[in-house]
Amino acid sequence: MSRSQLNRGNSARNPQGDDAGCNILHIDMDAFFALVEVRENPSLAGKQVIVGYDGNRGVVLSATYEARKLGVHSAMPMSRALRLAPNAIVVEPDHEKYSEVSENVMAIFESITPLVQPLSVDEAFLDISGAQKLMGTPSQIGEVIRARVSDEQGITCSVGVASTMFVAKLATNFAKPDGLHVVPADKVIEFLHPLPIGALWGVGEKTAEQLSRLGLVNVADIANTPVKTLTRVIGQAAAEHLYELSWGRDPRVVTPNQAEKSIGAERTFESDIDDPEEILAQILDLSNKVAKRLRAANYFSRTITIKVRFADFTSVTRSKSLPASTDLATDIYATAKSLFEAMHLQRARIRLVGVRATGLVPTSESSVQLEFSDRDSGWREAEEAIDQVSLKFGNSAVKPARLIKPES
DNA sequence: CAGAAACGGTTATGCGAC
DNA sequence: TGAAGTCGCATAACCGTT
Repeated sequence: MSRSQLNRGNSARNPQGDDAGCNILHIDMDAFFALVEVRENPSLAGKQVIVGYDGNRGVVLSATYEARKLGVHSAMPMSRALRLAPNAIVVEPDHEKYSEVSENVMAIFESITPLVQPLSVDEAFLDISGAQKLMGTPSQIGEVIRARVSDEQGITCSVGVASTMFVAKLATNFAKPDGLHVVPADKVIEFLHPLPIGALWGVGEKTAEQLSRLGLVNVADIANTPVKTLTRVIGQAAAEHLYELSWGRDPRVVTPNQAEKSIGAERTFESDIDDPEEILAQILDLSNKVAKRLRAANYFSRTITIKVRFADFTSVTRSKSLPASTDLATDIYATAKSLFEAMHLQRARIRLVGVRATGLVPTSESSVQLEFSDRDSGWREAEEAIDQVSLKFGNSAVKPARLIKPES
């Protein structure tokens, strides 16, 4: 299908074809997880496919357009999705596979320009200011990328073309699925102003509710409201930010190589747990996961945060900064355990726990490494050995004794 | 010299995005 | 009407220092 697209896009969805000065591309995979699964198993093509965690507490991670037609969308509880689409085929997610496809797609982008800023596994901004002499107009470059992703990776994507990151991202919504949409530089305001306020980056359910109480419905309403008035309901930072966006002004530039700020892991149980020993076993497992990822990414962490979500869906966090940064599960678990115990819960019913490491310092920049060799007394060697075994035999080969269920 | 005020770090919460 | 898992950012309160 991709060949015919080369002739489409710009002409079909942007009759003006005026993409001068539109140096930013926003590229978003269509129904990413679901279409990767369709690619892996072509018998799913054209069917209602839902990717999501099985079990009673899962949500939809991705769904094909056939399923979306019935009202299914991501983050929807699986139970509801299956009522809407009782005949849908549910596929368990395979995140490793998606990461792999993601890397391949990002590599295509980077063959166009080094100015690639991934937003998530399935999304990226490109600044193509420097690529146009060689490769053509923004729309042409967009269509080349779409064709290559389709030919080489067997999935489709959509492209938004504009002069700012923010507008390019909104343009992508108009391109979906499997298309390209240009917002010419001199048409930004007329594109933006009719949109609902929820279209603005950072305006979710709560903020939209606040703003609509002021009678603000469209982006134009924001644009015509004094910043002072906006500040009263959403605070100064957000007010100034939104006002600027409403006039199409976005100071951000495409920034590759964004360093991670935190690494964490959390788990929702199949049913609520009130046994502290079981919770601690889970926290230990999560601590191991986080430590492993810290070491793989060459980071130390200075602050550990735990999160507990109760049966009624309220949640709390507790955090503690360490005297010295670490990438060892022993340290992370000891900290997480003390945080949990300090909550003094009386057999509360818990549905989720999480462990997160923040205050990340690249290993190479850490000045405290020498102190560690005195202190960590063999734990480092032990945990690095576990990393090696996991590499060879897979992550499930090594796990804490308390998580191994007795056979029989 | 005592006390304010500014400041930076820490802790906790909430919102939003994909 | 049942709600995952991973992240970033803003805000606010508090605390110890200067």
